[in-house]
Amino acid sequence: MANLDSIFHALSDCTRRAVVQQLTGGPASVKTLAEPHAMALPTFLKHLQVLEACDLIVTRKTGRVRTCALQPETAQAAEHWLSTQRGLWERRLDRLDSFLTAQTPKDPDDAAQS
Amino acid sequence: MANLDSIFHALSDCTRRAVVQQLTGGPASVKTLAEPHAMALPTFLKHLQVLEACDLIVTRKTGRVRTCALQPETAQAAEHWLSTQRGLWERRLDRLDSFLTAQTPKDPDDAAQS
DNA sequence: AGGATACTTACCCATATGGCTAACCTTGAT
DNA sequence: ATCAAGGTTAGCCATATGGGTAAGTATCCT
Repeated sequence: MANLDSIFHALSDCTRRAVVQQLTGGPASVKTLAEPHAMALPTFLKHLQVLEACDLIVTRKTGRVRTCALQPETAQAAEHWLSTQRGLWERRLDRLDSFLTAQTPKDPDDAAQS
Repeated sequence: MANLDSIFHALSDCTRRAVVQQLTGGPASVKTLAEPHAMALPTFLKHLQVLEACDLIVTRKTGRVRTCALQPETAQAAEHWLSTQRGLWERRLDRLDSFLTAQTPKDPDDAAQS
């Protein structure tokens, strides 16, 4: 299992997320996966390599066809990190609230400062 | 709310995930957040800007101190995408299984082909 | 007023990323 | 044997990213 850095990075690209989505419908060949995307095959292959490098997908070549499939456990690692954070901050929402309400009244031109 | 591209990208960096984790303990100043990280302040500020650009955090400047806080809803967007995908592929795990088992027996030297 | 504190801006740099084309290698079909 | 199909490799290019330094601004403290 790769680290969160590479998993989140892999998911930060629209093309790669689309591939993941496509694969939720079952395994598919490189050609099939590439078709919806308007880019050269070698370019698309690099995306698949990014997905495979962090174990979001597995691939296997049979004859001249390489078939790709999801490795759901990897995405779960990312999901787990997110839900853990949410679990932590939900217990602190009171603090966030007090932070927001404490500042708002005395700072009307706040928008100009971001 | 920013798009998934920028949210996942923001989370793909170890420093930025650490900031998110730190902020689950409540709002904090830039200085406080920067301390654990061995890098120049301007460099660290860029990380905060990435987090703020995709709305994972909110910041507010009071006097000379800028305070940062989480915006949990944004992270939930990422979590939601992941859990949606998982929901989809869990209904297809049978297909994944048949894919894996169909190939394994007749391809013992598979490891060499990745 | 003057110095310290807490950012903030401007700018530089090396590497990574996403895109391309051209050419190559297997495998399957005729 | 030859040709088409499906990848794959190699190499080029522009931009983005993560890191740094130097100098500036705005507050707060004394």
